[in-house]
Amino acid sequence: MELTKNFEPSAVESKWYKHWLNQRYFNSKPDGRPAFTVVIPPPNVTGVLHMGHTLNETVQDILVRKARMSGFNACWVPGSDHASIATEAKVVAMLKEKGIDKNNLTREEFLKYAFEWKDKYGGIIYNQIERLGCSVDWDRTTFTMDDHYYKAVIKVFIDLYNKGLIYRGARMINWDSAAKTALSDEEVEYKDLNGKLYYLNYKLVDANGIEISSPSGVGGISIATQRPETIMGDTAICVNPNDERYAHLKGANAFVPLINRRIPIIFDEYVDLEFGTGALKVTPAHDINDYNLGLKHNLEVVNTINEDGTMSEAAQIYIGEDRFVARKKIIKELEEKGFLTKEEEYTTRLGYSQRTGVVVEPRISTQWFVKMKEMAEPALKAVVDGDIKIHPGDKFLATYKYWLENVKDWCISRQLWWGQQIPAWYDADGKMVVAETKEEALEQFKIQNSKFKIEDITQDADVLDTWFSSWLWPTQVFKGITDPGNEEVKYYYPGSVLVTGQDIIFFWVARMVMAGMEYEKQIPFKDVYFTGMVRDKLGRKMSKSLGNSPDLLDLIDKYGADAVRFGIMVSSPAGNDLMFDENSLEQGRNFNNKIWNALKLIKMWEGRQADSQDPTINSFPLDWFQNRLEQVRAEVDGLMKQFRLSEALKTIYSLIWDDFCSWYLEWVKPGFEQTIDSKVYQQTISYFESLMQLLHPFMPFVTEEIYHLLKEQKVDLCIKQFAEVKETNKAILSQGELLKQVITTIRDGRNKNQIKPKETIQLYIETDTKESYSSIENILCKQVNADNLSYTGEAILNTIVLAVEKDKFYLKTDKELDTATLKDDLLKDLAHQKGFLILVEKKLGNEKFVQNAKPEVLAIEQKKKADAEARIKTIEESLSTIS
RNA sequence: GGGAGUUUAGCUCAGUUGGUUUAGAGCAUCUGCCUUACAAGCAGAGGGUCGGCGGUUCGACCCCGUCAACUCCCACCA
Repeated sequence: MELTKNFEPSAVESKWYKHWLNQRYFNSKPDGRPAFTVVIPPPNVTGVLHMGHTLNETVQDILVRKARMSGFNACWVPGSDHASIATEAKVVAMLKEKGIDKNNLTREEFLKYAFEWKDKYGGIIYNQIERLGCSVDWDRTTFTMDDHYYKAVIKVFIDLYNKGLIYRGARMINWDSAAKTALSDEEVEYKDLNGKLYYLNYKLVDANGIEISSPSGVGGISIATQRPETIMGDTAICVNPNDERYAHLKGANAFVPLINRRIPIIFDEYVDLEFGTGALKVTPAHDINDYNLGLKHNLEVVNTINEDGTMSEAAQIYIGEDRFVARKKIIKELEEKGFLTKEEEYTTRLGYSQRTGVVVEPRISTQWFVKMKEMAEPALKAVVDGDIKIHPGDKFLATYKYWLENVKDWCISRQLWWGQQIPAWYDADGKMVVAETKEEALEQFKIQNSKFKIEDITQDADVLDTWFSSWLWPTQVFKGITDPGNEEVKYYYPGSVLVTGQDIIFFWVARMVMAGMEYEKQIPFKDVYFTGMVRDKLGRKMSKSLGNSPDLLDLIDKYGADAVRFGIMVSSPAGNDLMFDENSLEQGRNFNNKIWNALKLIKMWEGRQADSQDPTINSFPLDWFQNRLEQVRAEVDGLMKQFRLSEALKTIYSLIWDDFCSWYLEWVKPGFEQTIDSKVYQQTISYFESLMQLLHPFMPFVTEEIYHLLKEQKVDLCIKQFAEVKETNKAILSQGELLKQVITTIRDGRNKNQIKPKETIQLYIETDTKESYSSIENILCKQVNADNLSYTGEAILNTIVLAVEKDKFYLKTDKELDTATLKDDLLKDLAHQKGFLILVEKKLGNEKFVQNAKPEVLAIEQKKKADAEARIKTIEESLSTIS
């Protein structure tokens, strides 16, 4: 069979993925094996997968494939998240482009469009997961708005309501005026901005209604604000009771500029004497702190901004104008009328909606909340006690702990249509019951009023926060909520490892633990592995506006899925942010080719085997590689248990490229058109198979392909079980290292003396341990292009002299030698060795060191000394033969 | 304002309870090679006073203190 020049991934990828699916390797059913369960963090159906997902899915696939090949019943559940606000916003925008206004649609009509959107983008996402080679069980694909899932969410809502953990109340919430919905605290992102602080003058009258002037004599009281458009909502002015400047204002009143409303002066220690003018305007409707102050002092709430961000009737002026437009106009008017006394540059932090990007407006409204304190306790305990282990290290433990210890109630209602509609029902008077269906609600209403009719009932228009559905993910993908205690959930729950981004530790991870403890009485997963954020190579976040977020399918088309997986993993140290650079994908592609070419080499030997007469010939490379392979396998197992996947991959990479290709294959490679020993050939194939198996979790396609091209196989690599790791023979391993070192040293000597690769040399070895060379003589000659090799007891004149440890090597050649360079190198080495010897001697001369150091440390130092001395002697002798 | 983390070669990072040769890898760089598997390659090489200062110790990249720079999270004083 003719093999192509380079590895060509695309046909191989689709062939094997189809095959794996047909064989149902990724499908899991409970059986006698231990389960290894992973639930995918369901991507939002808003768009396509980005590089963050790619990293995430790759990590999961590596862990799942490795488990599947290690005796576990691996089950990886795929799916997607309806992502209420984000998706609804996208659908609204899409409709707008088509000229359709959401407000002209019924709820049902809108949901039809939304489901069409979901089918389209969900499909794209699933296709990407497939192209990446992810070994997910497609039969288990779950969407957070599937019927059973919808039911689970409603069931949990009702259950928590009945337990008194869910309540409805008027609160100050974060309002997204573009999506016209409430946001949870976690959905607000803060950004630093340069703003202005405006100083306004409020007219004052004392308790008797007589105008008073401020200490500065300007008349009235000066107040600093960043939001002049909210002054119409002012219902008090607050000063610190310890502030002597304002002590005379007891019982006084102020007048709001422009609308001239009379408001009281109140006293509260909340006000900072140092900040601004020491006087604060209190606007309970538009600031969370003012709201709390208002509650305390029983102030009126005047809401001057509508839910779409325009000025309300209560504002009296600029009604209907956008809040930011109104601000400009109000500043102008304040200035013209003399209320504005000063403007100051000021840096402030503004909250933005994570979903729509607009400035969040604090707003009072009636919303649904989950009480968090009770649920937080077991969730905190599970992590603190170490039942759930967070990787890497304890980097995020403190964050997790702090959030749960200071957790606030969770606002779960969203004024949207896309999501699970809240199962609360109202009668015409606004009386409310919570029930799964309208019929059940009717029954409840009938208890109080037997004549109650179903037509009088309306359902709460709001839907639930997306995270109120995704927190059930680890259990409901196995129907754990709707069918508690079923066989599947018993077998697969708790999951083995959750792989996710550190940015959703509160949104999702902590809440899944809460839900898990509440409904399964058990943690949802044993390990949590946090991946870092994917940035571009300049360290910037990937974003559409910067255009630095590459398209996954383009990358797979260009480099192949294995190369993409390699590239993203190799540059992804555990837990750190990853600077994505296409360069590393190129490295992955080159790695594919390297393996491909090794296959080509071995294929050339296929018809050229012969049984060797000498059974000892070439046995060293076989023994050495066998041991090297086992050594690396043990190392990789250790690294993977610690979730150090990037290092595990680098270790395998080096084993294949350096040890296998550069050393082993060169050692066993027969000369041009010569035969190869059949035992060596068989062993080489077996090693190659083991290497492909070791690499398979990381790069599944190329490894499966090559595994089958090596020879006919009974089992696919995808499910081939790893053998036990064997003990290694240290002596053989270190002999291999010696051989490598001698070869490198001699090649370097040749290079420095400009001996062309084709020119042969004669090699003489002066050593006390001849036996350590006997089994590697042939390899040594071949690798340094020596005609012959002989041992000598003394220096050979007019040769290139080199030293490795205590042994000396003389390279004899017809070429005239550059003795000056040779001498320089030896002198450099000599100086280095002497410097080193001094350090060691100093250490050994130190009585305290000799007394305190452990015996083995002392022995090492003594060996260092002996070695250095021997080496110095060798170098000095060598020098004497040159000059 | 509170907390956490990072700082080692040009870049990205390892360095596992302080002693395995005066620190390792990949990429990048330089030199020499179109050697019948591979130029997307082969063979070599150079490059770091381990952020600064101080301390503990016989011995510090590693432990302690301090300063500096950067990153992230939390809080949100008008």
